[in-house]
Amino acid sequence: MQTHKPRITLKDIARNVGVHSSTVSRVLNPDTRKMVTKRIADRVIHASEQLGYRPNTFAQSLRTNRSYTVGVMVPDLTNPAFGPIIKGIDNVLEQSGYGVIVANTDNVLEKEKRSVDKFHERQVDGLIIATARRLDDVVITCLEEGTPFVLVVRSTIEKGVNSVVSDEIVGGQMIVSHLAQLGHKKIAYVAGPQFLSTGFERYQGYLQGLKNAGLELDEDLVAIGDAFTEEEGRQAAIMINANQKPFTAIVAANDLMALGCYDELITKGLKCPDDVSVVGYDDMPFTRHFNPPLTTVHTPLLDVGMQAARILLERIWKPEQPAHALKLQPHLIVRGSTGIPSSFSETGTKVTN
Amino acid sequence: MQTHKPRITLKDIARNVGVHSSTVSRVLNPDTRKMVTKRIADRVIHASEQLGYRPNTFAQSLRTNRSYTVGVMVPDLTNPAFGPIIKGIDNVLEQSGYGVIVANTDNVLEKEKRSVDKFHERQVDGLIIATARRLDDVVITCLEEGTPFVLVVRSTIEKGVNSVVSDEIVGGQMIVSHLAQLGHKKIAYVAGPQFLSTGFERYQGYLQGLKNAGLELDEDLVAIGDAFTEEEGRQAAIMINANQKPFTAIVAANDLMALGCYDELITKGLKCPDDVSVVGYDDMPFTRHFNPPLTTVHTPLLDVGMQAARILLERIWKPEQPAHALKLQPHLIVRGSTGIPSSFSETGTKVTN
DNA sequence: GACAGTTGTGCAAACGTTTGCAGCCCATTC
DNA sequence: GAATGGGCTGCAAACGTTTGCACAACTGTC
Repeated sequence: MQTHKPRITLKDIARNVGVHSSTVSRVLNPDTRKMVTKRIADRVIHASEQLGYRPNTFAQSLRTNRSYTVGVMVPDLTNPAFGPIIKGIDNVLEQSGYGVIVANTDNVLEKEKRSVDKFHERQVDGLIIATARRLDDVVITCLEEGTPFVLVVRSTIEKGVNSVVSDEIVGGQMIVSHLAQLGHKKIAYVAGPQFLSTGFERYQGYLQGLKNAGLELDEDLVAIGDAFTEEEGRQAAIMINANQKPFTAIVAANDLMALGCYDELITKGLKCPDDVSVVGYDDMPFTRHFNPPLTTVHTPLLDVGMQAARILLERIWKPEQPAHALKLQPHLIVRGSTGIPSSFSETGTKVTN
Repeated sequence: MQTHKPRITLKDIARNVGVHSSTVSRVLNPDTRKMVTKRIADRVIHASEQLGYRPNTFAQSLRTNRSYTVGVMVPDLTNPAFGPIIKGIDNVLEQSGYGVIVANTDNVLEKEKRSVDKFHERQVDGLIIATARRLDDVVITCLEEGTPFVLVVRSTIEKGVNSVVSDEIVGGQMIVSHLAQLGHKKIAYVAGPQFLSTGFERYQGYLQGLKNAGLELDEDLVAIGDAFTEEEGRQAAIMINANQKPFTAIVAANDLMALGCYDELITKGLKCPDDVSVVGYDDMPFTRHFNPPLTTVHTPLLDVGMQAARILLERIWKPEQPAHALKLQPHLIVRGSTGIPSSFSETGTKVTN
């Protein structure tokens, strides 16, 4: 029962066929198979299947210094946005025989360091990092050590780093443009952490969008959250409300924060979109089922994961190549949370195209 | 630049301190540290930190046959229910120095087999399986081979298997009881796949719940979906509608299928909960934000993951122990999608407690 | 038929640990 | 002071691969 069938090794096959284990190794390794006679190769393959041979990956890795494993660091597995990304990564990596080992860092720096250490110990062949801050020690370390890695979703200020992100600035602009077209003039902003590229660049996009639309920034209509969470979104919305300045729309730095805004609007007795429009960012799963369905910017999360994995494989195979910074085009999805501003119907102002 | 700092080994430390590498090994290994003099141990530790020693896990694993890695198989990473589970798993495993490698199987049998093969090749110390069918070859194989593993969320008909699941039958009963108390008599059921324990047992719970409430089963009000997806939920709802039998509530086998029901109700012009109540199962993230907020059964997903990880560790450490089948108590969460049945207000029938 | 070249196979070292065994030294005991 | 014993440390084998090198057996050429 507890007899864990004895592991069978190259030597076992060799003995069985009557050749040396190195020959068996060459047969079983695609790159070297051509070195050995077809007749012998066939017998080796037959025997290996017969005996149910499974290579010992530790021995392989010990010898070759390659683990066929990559590490993936995400800030929060509870956030539904990361599921699709990991799925995309797994999809392409497993096809190339790589394994994916994940680590959840809860956005805490210390855990990030520990994780990356753990990854190094396990000799991962590469890293996919979704936790990067705009300036990030971990990233710098990886850069120095020459570890192949690619950033997803969040980028850093460093140049020459592999990354797959959405064009956040354009996305931010699209949102404001959409609202301006509807006639909104007082547009509040619930920002994400400014030490994250997503938080920072989306805000920049908002600012640029205001400028494009000929609107002026009112700092009383901006609040910055400490994290991309529902609760922080709610707090930020509360702060903006506290400033007592009128506004007809509120754009949040991501979908979760937008949900927090929903909550605050409800407690203030305001209807969305009738009283104030809300828009999010990410188009995470099920946003269309929210109440009201959330207008947001879509990022193809599955693609992000797949592309990142592809780039990483390239870098693992030929490390000398220049970095590949991929910027995916975002895409505005208009749903029920945005509409004509309430002030519009009151004042009768024409929508200025 | 490309000079990947040379790996430093036990021998390097040994040379540096002036002892043998085996001594260094003993110092660095908590179990054997007490074998060596404190004086030497201190010097070894100092040197090891000084030089920045990192053990080579391959060599370790090769020697000890333990990988300090566990495999996690999930059916669909896009389903937000699995994020929290994996997070829970990672939380407890990483504290014990284990790594988590995940595989997404998309509910296809062939991928499951491939994944479990891959895990075996990588010599994982144990498996956490969220993909089990009620009778499942993969599980049987693991059982035979003596691989430590624990099922989560889904169980099999085999006995003596480690598992952490919610008590689906009780959950199903709670739902019907809730609806019956509100006065519902015609309660439709959108079932999940019956070859999955979740699909099967929740349906059994529904049947039992009807019996408890003194209601009769109407097979025209039951449809079975082929997968736990929004789309399958919608299709099932369509089929039930097609039967032209009146009903005032519809319970879905999980939250995703409930969302599909929402869609079908909308296209039929029915309001929830005014015309028909809907209830889901799982309480996945954000169900409270749906339109209307979904009444559902809560399963503590994070806990499921953590408990599963703990049980797995136990089994890895002492494999002889009897299996541990943990059944977590579900918990009904009443939100806006359930209410007094429309027929009630029409007919004026008293709610039969 | 000798020689160079090609092709296929075996040999053995190496990757970095862990661990049973042997042996040393020192303290304790009679 | 010799014998016993226990506490530390070194030695070397082993884990299962991969791979540079040597070598044997052919093939073809002059």
